[in-house]
Amino acid sequence: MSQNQSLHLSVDCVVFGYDDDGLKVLLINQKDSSPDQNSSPWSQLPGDLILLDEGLDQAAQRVLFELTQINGVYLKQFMAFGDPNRVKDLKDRAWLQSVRNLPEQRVVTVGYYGLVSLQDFTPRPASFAGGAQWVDLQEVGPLAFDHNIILDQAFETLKEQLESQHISFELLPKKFTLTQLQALYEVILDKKLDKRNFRKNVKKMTHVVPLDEKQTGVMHKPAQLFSYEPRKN
Amino acid sequence: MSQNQSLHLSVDCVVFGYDDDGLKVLLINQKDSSPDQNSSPWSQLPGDLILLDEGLDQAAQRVLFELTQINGVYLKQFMAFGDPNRVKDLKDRAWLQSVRNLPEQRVVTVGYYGLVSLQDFTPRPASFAGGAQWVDLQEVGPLAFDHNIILDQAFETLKEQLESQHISFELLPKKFTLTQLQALYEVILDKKLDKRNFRKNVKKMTHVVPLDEKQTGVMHKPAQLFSYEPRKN
DNA sequence: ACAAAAGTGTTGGAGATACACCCATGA
DNA sequence: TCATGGGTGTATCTCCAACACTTTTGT
Repeated sequence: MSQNQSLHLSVDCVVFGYDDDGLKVLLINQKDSSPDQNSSPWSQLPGDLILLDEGLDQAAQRVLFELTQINGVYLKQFMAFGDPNRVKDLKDRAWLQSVRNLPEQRVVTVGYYGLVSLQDFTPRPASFAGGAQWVDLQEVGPLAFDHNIILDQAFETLKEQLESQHISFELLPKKFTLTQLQALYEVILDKKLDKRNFRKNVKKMTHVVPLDEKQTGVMHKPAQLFSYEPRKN
Repeated sequence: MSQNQSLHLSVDCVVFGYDDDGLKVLLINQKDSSPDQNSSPWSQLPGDLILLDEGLDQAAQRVLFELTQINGVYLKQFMAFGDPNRVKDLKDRAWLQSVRNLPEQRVVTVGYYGLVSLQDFTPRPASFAGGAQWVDLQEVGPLAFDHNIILDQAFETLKEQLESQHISFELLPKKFTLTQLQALYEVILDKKLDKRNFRKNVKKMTHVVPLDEKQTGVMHKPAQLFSYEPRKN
């Protein structure tokens, strides 16, 4: 009835980052450990096999940290990807062969997505360990495995959950202006919003609180700063 | 870096069924293959390990059919459950021991939910092979493993997706009255709806089409019958 | 004084909600 | 003729979208 099967399970993390010039996603470069075989260094989402004694959420946190040094991000599971052929492409097998010893094994992956503020996290894109980099969402090329599909699916989920969950604030600095918040919404939803209507809506969000503080050093009327206070039920 | 690990992956199916007296879920009884050890026959969701060469969606269809003879149901993935201890409870290990030979192995499961019309499927609850049965949602007791959690999560997902996806119609007979449709919404959303307003909304749904047919055999004004025509894009 | 972004209210229309009576059938 | 659920329209309210000018700062 139930065969003695064995397969591998991984997590892949789609981490979105935001700064004033747009929405980025965190990618890593496959380190080409066998340079003679022309296995070109594809970009991919940070992901790896889970350990036998850790939970899925835990695994996502660990893997993300190991591969990118990013820690303590809110990561949310959005979907499992289990096509039997998802890692069977020639380019991907070559790379798996060079990194692991079981390239023929089937790998099912659980997708997580997360959000960080680039301002708070790393002042500027690059300068990461291990070849991690922020890539503008518009400029993401072909990725390893089925990672383009996973990325698209994560972005769809982000759009859907933008308003219902309180996730957008993860993408902003701790102190932000309403114009920044609006710009973020506009990037994710890909449409312009009306300033006055947007602010009316924000006023209803009790978890967005005005600070006794204003922008400084700008050559125009300084904006009120706000911060996000998660609801304490 | 990446250990040589091995774990098991299963699918679990939460199939909701609806008839005039409420919303049900499809459960199976564990066959107690070792009656001396007092491993009591817990109910559980239909689920089993996936095969190495099948996709997740495929596996869900196959497993559901093998365990309950139900075929061709729309099954949608909603979440993966990977707590390392999710099958480590004493009662569960005893049963796994009696059915498989690897009770210590970790099992991650991918949850699917689906919907069927009890009218169209089986006129009455019982009479299934292998101890499958429809249990009123209100009356579901403690299930094996973490299946209560999986069930709750599936029901949450159903509520959320009731209006956005066109899934409610799967729960109704092919020909249904507007009162039946409304009753279904009321059960799932757990609130009363206004009849006239509800019907106004249904009129806007172009995929709900009136038939040239009326209810018969009822001792009141016979209702117009409708059917669901999926949008042909 | 000028440039640049911040901040602020009102109105009209669409959509949601609340609500009560007559109708067709079988017994 | 009665009991039962089927079927229908209108008034009100709430929510959303559209829209333009004044304010504050730095240079």
